[in-house]
Amino acid sequence: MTTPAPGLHSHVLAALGLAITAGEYPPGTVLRTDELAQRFDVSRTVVREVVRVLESMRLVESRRRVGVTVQPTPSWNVYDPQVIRWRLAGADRPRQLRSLTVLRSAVEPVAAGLAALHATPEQCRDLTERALGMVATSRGRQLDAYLVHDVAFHRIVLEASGNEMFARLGDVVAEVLTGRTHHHVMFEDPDPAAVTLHVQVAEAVRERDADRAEALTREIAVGALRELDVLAP
Amino acid sequence: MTTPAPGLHSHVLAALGLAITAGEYPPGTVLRTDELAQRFDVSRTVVREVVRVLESMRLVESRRRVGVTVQPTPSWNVYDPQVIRWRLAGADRPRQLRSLTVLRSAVEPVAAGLAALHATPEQCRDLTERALGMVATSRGRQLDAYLVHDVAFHRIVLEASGNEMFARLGDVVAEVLTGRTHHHVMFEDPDPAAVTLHVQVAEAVRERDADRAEALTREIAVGALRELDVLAP
DNA sequence: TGTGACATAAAAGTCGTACTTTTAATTCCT
DNA sequence: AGGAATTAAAAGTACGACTTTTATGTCACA
Repeated sequence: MTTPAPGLHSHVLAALGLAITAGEYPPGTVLRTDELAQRFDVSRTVVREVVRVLESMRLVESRRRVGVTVQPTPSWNVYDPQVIRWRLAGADRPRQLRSLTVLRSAVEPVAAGLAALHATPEQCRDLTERALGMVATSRGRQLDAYLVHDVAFHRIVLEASGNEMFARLGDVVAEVLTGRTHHHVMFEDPDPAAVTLHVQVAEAVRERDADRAEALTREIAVGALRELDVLAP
Repeated sequence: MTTPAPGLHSHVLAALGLAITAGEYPPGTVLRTDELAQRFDVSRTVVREVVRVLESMRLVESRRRVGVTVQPTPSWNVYDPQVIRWRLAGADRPRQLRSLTVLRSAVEPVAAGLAALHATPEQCRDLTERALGMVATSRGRQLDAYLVHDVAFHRIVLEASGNEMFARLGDVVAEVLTGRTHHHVMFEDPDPAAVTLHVQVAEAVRERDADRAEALTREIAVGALRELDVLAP
């Protein structure tokens, strides 16, 4: 779940990134590198490297004679997978989950439509396989096994779309699905209707029916949003 | 356009980032920090900080006893505004422009639908104003003035959607619009149909007609894609 | 001849310190 | 009171020493 990644750098980065995204340091707070070095018991070198990374994520801004200033949320690089993970781990997971799900609802239908046009035979096969896997694990509290198939399914669709930007949302979708499963923003067993829809999407892609693939995926998205409304109002 | 940002760090970062995204160092290439320090005539400290940032963008990976390895394109953080800018400045601008436009075509219609539900009176006003601005500058080689209104228009829609992820795509859209204008992936004067559609979107948002706003924006997107097909095949 | 333990060295990682540069804030002069 | 000169705080940069990891080459043994 959490990136293990050894090394002092990663440790401090994770600690600071998490703290900032969690709102522990409100925007405008200034941190001084020396102070941070002391706090984490590392050299200033390490802190500086961390700050530079945080700066590239626009979580902070470093200015001479002032220090490292925490930036307001609107300037954060919210598409950075690292930032997404930190935020999902923190206090505003609900809001985060919602805005990411809305993003999915916009992107995935279009991606599915393109996938119907571009998917390779192998991708079609994998997709069907995953859909069947979802069916097989959709009953009897097998949420974890189900999740694996679900994530794989959506990854394949995004990948098969042939669009680089869509493909790179695979990780984001994985985070969302994992997050909502592990935090019970989901029914005990997956919605049977959703499972069926996945099977049908695989079918539509196999049959190169772009419009149907798009429409069906849109239904999945609508369902996910509704579920979110019910369980995390 | 290009971030000036003084300092040795920014300079080296821009140089390396640009070179890597331009494919000057093919994936698998290993760079050694000492060598880079020499090449750019800066201290290892600076190079290390740059490498750390590049690593957070997943353009490179640094491993002990090996060096700094350039990563394959699929692992890059292609949503990082910095990376987007570098790539748009480089050789594969066409491909880049296309995949970003497809992304827009997925996101903006949904954003417009939401904007119709959530836009403040002020945003409605600004939107209308921008649409009228587009009309006013749509004839007689005023592409630059037109661009300003166009960018502002789309920014407002994304912002007004109330969704953070959408809002943060404002910069990306700005880059795309600017890019295609400045590189003549566009007709000499804007497509009159597109201009009209913008006016109608503003109207739909003002009247809280989500479905219409979405449909109209989808038409704009389709138009943009078609234009791209014609001018950059 | 192959295989596994061992030694070697190359490169990144870390640290501490000294120095430079920018710039917010204070002081001081008119 | 206002503006110019001074000060000092913090980041930026550089350098050198040392540590740690680890790919690779070596050698002994089966």
